[in-house]
Amino acid sequence: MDNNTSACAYPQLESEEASSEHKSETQTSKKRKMVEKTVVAVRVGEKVGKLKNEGLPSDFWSWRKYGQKPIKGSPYPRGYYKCSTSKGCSAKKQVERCRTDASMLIITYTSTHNHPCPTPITTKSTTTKEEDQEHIELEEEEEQRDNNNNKPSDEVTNEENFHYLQSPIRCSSQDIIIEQEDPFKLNTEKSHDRMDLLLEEEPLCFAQLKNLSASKNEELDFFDELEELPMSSSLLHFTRNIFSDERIPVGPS
DNA sequence: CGTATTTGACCCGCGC
DNA sequence: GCGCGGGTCAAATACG
Repeated sequence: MDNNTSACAYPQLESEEASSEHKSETQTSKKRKMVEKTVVAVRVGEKVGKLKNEGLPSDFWSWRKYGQKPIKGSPYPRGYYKCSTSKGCSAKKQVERCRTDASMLIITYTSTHNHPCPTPITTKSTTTKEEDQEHIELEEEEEQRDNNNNKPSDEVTNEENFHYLQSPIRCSSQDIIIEQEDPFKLNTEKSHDRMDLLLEEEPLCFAQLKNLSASKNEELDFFDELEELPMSSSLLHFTRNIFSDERIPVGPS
């Protein structure tokens, strides 16, 4: 249970107006809504506070912190990060700790990267077969996702390709209620192998999470509210990064 | 010396 | 209209 690390992600598309494109104001103003948000809950067991970024799973993007604010109702501050991988990239993320569970990080991704992921895939010969396979699969999925993104929503029926990481996370503008414990507790309590699988096989992980959460009406409800949720490629990258990161042994203490 | 982080101030949206 | 809370900026500071 120590290095149990779980991540759930779901895209959250906030768009009140259909066309907010023409809004090209200077930075901050009025764009508080209508931004693509991807909220991710990451459990970081013992790693909390041991790694930089408070145990935040380091994705392949590099982030530069530009602010931190105490959040009402939460004993933990929220950090604001910008993507520093590319100069013109507008991708941002907010990192805060779950107020009810300090080992849980709530990461909110805003905007998308406008540049390719700087994944340090250098020598394929050194990657294992599985990893290689994963890359291929993920790339394929990304392409599909990309296609879906480009398509005007109707074709989203092949949801199988969308490995939603659903979890009963409630996230309202002011209040974030994390109930993620349950599914994962179930997971770990029922069988340890499962978590092992989770940490070793991404596709399985996604699928299982999907299965797990599919049994709950809550998040179905939740996603229903959100309607169709096009998964951004950045989210895919993220989830992939999360899991690949988490698979790195924390070190046998 | 260059870069990243910290931190207080400022701005803006939203609810009352 | 006012106050509150969240998000960003930018100067100061720390670090490599």
